[in-house]
Amino acid sequence: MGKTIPEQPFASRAKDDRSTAHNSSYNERNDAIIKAATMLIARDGYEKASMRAVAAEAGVSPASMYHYFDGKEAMLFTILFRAFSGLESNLRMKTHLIEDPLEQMRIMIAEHVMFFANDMDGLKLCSHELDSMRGKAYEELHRIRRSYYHHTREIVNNLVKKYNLKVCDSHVATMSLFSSLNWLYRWYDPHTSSRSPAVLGKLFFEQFIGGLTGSELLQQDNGEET
Amino acid sequence: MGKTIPEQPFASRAKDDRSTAHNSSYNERNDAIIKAATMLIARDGYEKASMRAVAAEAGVSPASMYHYFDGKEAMLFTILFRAFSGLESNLRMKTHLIEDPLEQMRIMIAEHVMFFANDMDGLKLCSHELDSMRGKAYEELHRIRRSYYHHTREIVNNLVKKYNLKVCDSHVATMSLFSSLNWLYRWYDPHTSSRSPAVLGKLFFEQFIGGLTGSELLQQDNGEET
DNA sequence: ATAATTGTCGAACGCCCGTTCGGGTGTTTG
DNA sequence: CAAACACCCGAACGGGCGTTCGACAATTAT
Repeated sequence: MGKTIPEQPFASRAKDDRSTAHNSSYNERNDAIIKAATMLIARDGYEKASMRAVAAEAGVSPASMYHYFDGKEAMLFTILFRAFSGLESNLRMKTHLIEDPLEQMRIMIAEHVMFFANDMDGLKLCSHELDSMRGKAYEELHRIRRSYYHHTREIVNNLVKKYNLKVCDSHVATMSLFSSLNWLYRWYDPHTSSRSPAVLGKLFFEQFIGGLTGSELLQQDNGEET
Repeated sequence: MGKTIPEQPFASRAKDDRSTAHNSSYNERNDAIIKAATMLIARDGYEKASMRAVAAEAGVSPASMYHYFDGKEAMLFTILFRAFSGLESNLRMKTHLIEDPLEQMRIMIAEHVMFFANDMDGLKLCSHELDSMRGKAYEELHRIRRSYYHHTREIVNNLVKKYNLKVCDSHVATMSLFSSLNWLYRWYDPHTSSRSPAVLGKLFFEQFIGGLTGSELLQQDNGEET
């Protein structure tokens, strides 16, 4: 009993960590289930996407699903964990050796957009279905998410410091940036749009930096209103 | 048969338009249901929020719900219709007599944030649950949403024209603005935050205008990269 | 007073859900 | 060769869902 929440430090594994075994058929099926679940949950939402539908899409029986995952929630956890930690570790890796915060910022935005373009459904779930998780699983995902936020926020702070920007509220600025990135799944499809992910990242970067540095259009009567 | 989708021009009414009648108890119950449904769907999501739970929250029996709404989807439609059309008509009203697009933009952002602060759950549903609608109901809501977008986009275009901004992509700029506004429900609570809606609107406005006009930080080597 | 309409609800219907059970296959291990 | 194990699934369980039905009160119209 108590199968739904694994015991100790929580990780991205499925039911057991068979990733070291030389059994390839297991991992193939596992990935097929993850892929089917990601697509269907992105399309229909977590509650509406049924285990039966995921099983049919993945080509297995509903009962076999429980060979690979403890349950529906554990399945969603695996999807979100992979996406969130991939995003976070990629950011850490790509900005590690860069010193200029402006360049770090450019990389962060470009990498996030690229990451989205490569896994639209996965990142949609990160934005849309995180609240479907409860308890320790939610906390673990939220921890990674917060780490990603802190990393970005630190870049913003260094940016403000280095270039002496008179930014009023770096929290709001950072949240606005995340808004643009997380809202992508609502309107942007790299396979359809005329804008490439690289171009879009550049636009976001310029907008964000412009938003941080302010505009001369607003210099006229700053300070009061009737 | 065919009760779920009303026949002709679709409107924000419940089952019948009893708003002209002098029966106050009917409208009170109706509003109580809408209020309960908005809260519960915002908290649990459309699929997870059950008619039984909404009925209990509103203080009626599950069966009585169907005196006021044709079904669950019609109930959500009413909520979304009120929020969307309120947002849209308010924008039209407030910018109608203003000529300067800069001032129009300031008003649009400030009004949207105010609107959110006054109906957080409603606007959360607009962002989160629109996809739960199907068919004609979805199309009607989408039409209002698009009208709101077009109105805003027009302001942006006039802004660019009047002040000779060299903005690269006004669609991306407008979507970024909507991102910031629609993402509010994820992190901002006017009752808890130290920032008032007015302050937040001002910050958004400044960021957006700064993002449109660009930054001198980026002037160095624009045009190529290795 | 009587008929018609409106509002209310307990009970139930039929459906789909996540999940489990028990028993099948193969395949590896001693 | 037999035991152990990984894998797979048809069938079922218990429960919650949206919705409907039919009867009963309350109000309004005639």
